[in-house]
Amino acid sequence: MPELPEVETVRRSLARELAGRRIVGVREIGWPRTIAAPSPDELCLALCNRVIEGVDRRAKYLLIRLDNAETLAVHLRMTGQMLVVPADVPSDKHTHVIVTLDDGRELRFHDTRKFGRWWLLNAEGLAALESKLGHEPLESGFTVEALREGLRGRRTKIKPLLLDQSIVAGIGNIYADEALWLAQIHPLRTADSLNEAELVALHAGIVAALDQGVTRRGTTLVNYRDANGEGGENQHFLNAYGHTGDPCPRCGTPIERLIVGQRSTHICPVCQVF
DNA sequence: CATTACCTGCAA
DNA sequence: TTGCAGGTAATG
Repeated sequence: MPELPEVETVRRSLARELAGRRIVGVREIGWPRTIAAPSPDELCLALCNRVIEGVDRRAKYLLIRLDNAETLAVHLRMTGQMLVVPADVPSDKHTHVIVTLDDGRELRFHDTRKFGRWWLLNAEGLAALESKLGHEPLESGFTVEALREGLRGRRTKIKPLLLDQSIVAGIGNIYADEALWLAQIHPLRTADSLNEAELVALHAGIVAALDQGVTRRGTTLVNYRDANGEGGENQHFLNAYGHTGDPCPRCGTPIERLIVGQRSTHICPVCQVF
């Protein structure tokens, strides 16, 4: 579910609610596999009485900074939600971790499909995570040159490469389709077949698609919510993703759906010629 | 490369 | 009942 714009929206809302809060304890871990490392017991001990200094994001990871130089890294995967609610709000069977805060509220991890994961990382663990991730596409280091370098020598299809987090970090299935539609590039084109103008257009398409997603506070198709339970609005502004059969907003040709790299993919067959 | 696994819910 | 879903890791 959540890609960069959704995770960034969660980050902003979480930061507002959590910055400066002290963790009283971990009240419940209903699905222990959520805690990837260390063990659930160790996590409870480590979080108790820690103060949350801030919430950052890297790629699709939320990074909750603690006052002992450790970081709670959270990946929402498909259906994860990080919700901050008063302790008396009832929780349902999909709430898998409950952290109690010093203001009478709780941080709750809600995750229908149970794919989301938490890791408690020290500086070394964070460095290991960082080493696997490519450019942050909304930061100044993500230039056309950086994209060209990331794709250099790759003879595989461009769409799976956009989903490869070690090249550009944070793009998922929705924004990959949107970026390619904006750039008017067919998802089956190989990276090494793109000319300079197409690379420039792809770079601009990635930035524009993600930037619009952040501005609209994310795309809520089904599950995505921010820390306050609010959905986003970007679902009303998608051009290609999920629009099979609808007219292309640019040329009117019906949007087509195909499978690329085992992922559902949406294109305008006229604007995005192979 | 592709396939399978991890999970649940929902629509066809 | 089957297939599909915004993600990723592991395995042929």
